[in-house]
Amino acid sequence: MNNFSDATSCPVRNVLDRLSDKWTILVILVLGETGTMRFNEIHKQIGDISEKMLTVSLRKLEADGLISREVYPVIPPRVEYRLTALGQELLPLIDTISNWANRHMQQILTNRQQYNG
Amino acid sequence: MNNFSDATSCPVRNVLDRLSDKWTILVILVLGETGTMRFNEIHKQIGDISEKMLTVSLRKLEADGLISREVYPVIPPRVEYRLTALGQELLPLIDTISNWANRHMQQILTNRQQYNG
DNA sequence: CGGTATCCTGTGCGATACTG
DNA sequence: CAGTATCGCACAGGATACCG
Repeated sequence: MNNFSDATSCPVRNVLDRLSDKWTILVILVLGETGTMRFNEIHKQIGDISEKMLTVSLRKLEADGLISREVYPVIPPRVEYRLTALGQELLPLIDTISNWANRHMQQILTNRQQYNG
Repeated sequence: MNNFSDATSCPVRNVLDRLSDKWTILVILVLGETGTMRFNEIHKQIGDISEKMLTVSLRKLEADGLISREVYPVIPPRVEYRLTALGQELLPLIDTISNWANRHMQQILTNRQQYNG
């Protein structure tokens, strides 16, 4: 039996708190699909994320060791992001949830509408 | 290849937007571990969630059809929550992420510390 | 190209009080 | 017991401008 009540020591909460924002999981999915990507590729792929939030998301993922960030000292600058081994390990789990979402969205939307009248 | 760029039509975003708040996934996990639970049981199990946010989270999960809410017309009131079939189907996926979190938290915390100096 | 720096706003969330 | 109602605020996140 788990104990979720202490936010700082509970692993699940420690990790989920980090994944539970508007963009992080999406960034992992995109990087997982395409492999190595540059900043603006990710940006285009997600579409409505602001540059600021993409930067913030990437930096947090880098800090946690889920993605790597390689800077090529050329002009114009070239920066490549990719999943690390740790990130690769997380990817299939997120992918599974993504598939579940695809399978059940219609049902969930119907439920939601009915509930809200 | 997925297209994540339209928030309203993309299944992944539709579903993830709903799961990506501070408490929802935790509520699913707790209900998954213990089965049928009353309001205050969930509240105690999570500890630092406010009654307001627990109510909000439960209502959203109910709206999406992931949990059911059964009210017994007795005094004092008795309300039981449990995962629906749809919720049960999502549970193992979240469980897997929870396990991943348990396995890798220490590494992630170390990464984070090193990154932030 | 790949970002910062600033400013600003909506809202997620907590705290507290009250209720059938 | 299982909630609502209300208030207030920190902060996530958007918009815009600027930069090496």
